[in-house]
Amino acid sequence: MARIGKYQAVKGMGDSFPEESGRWRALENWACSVAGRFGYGEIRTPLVEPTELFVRSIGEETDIVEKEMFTFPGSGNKSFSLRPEGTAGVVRACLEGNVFASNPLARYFYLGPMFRRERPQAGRRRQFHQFGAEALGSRHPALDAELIDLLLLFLEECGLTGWTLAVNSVGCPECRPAYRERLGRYLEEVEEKLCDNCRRRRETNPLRALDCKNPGCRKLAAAGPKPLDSLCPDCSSHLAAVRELLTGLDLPFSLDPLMVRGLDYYTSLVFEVTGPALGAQDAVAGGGRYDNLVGELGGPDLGAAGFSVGLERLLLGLAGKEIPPVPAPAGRLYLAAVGPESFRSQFNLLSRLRRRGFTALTDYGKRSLKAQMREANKLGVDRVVIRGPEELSAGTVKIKDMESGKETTVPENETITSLTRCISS
RNA sequence: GUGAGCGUAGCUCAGUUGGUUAGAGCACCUGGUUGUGGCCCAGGUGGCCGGGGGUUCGAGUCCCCUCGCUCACCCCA
Repeated sequence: MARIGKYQAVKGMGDSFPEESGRWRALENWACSVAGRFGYGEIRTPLVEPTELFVRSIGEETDIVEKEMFTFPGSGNKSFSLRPEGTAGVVRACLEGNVFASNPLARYFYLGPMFRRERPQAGRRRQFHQFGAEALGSRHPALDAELIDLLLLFLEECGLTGWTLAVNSVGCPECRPAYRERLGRYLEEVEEKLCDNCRRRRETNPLRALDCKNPGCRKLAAAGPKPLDSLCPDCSSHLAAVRELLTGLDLPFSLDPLMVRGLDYYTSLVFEVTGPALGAQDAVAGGGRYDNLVGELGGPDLGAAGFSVGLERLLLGLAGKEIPPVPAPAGRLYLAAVGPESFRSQFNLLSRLRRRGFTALTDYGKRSLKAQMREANKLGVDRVVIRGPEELSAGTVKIKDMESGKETTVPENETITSLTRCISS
């Protein structure tokens, strides 16, 4: 093509004109809508952070940090980098803003450009865009399930079909060292068959071998020890609990013992969504727990998890299909539960309500009904759906109108229609 | 780049001529009610007083340096 001007965009970074930017806006609208229904508010963090932040969080021996960051000197001997991913900045912001002081469970989503110096190809650019969600402050397995639910609902509502969800556990500081050693011994045995990179990292970061794209290494990894076989009781029961919750939500998934993430901060549960798009770049979204990252970066010891979606890849997966418009928001609800059995029912209802356009929130601690009502009030919801052992055995739920204070009891299977009716009237 | 002002709890701020263990309101958590919000009551978590150095028996308080924020100037539009 003839170049009219003198300059062209930097490699791997392009422009969007209205025909295309409209589709971007549509994705962004869906992201805001879905995240909002789950109680996630938008966070905006800088595109530039101290290089050290990424080195510490993503890991020194990762592809991203080793060779893909856009790094440049700042004043003094400072080093800055364009963000290659979103989580580190969000955690940094949460600590700097001390959000945990006034919000024990912080939930945020972000949208924006990320930067990695890779060879561009279909679904991979140097400036690419992500929608991500992070929840910090709980180790409850429902948080993992909630994030996956959010992610899948977003993908579905944008119109993506044919995706698959894989989950796995990569262990924690309790069980990973032992596994690392096992894997290290195995890799030593098969050393001469490994690619150069894996051979070099065999001692510094052996888990990277599981993630290697080299076909030879993949085969070796498949034959070797898996993180799954070395999980501690906590990681193991966490994985089981998340699997159970996903099943309870009717979300289809498979366990993939070889799936790991390319970032070192992940612990315990990890997940990945692959799309129908194209060969090697088929990962549309990925995420998992990072229970140690907050502490690692100098914050309190608290559980956290998140995911991010590659929007370029999502658009590829949508293959030019029209993106549906975002519906008007339905009402705001809070689901209160008493006891673990009713929580499971409420968690399922929560997901169904969000799929019907409701903003639906709940508490993942084992807090008293009083505390839950107090939170519901603080959140300013229209109605609270209460379900405890009493309702559970009667097959009903209680719906409380927070303005009038009136409570009505309705049969379980009429909950959604009843809520739809009373909110719209 | 120059100058001024301000840095005390998550937030807004007290803190005496330098004097024991640094306070209040709001926010957050728990309880008062073995299952019910706002109001109220009781209790609780939370501070390297921005950081470093100095003066002093003793520094949140005085001095110096440094970092950060705000404003003005300069510059740019």
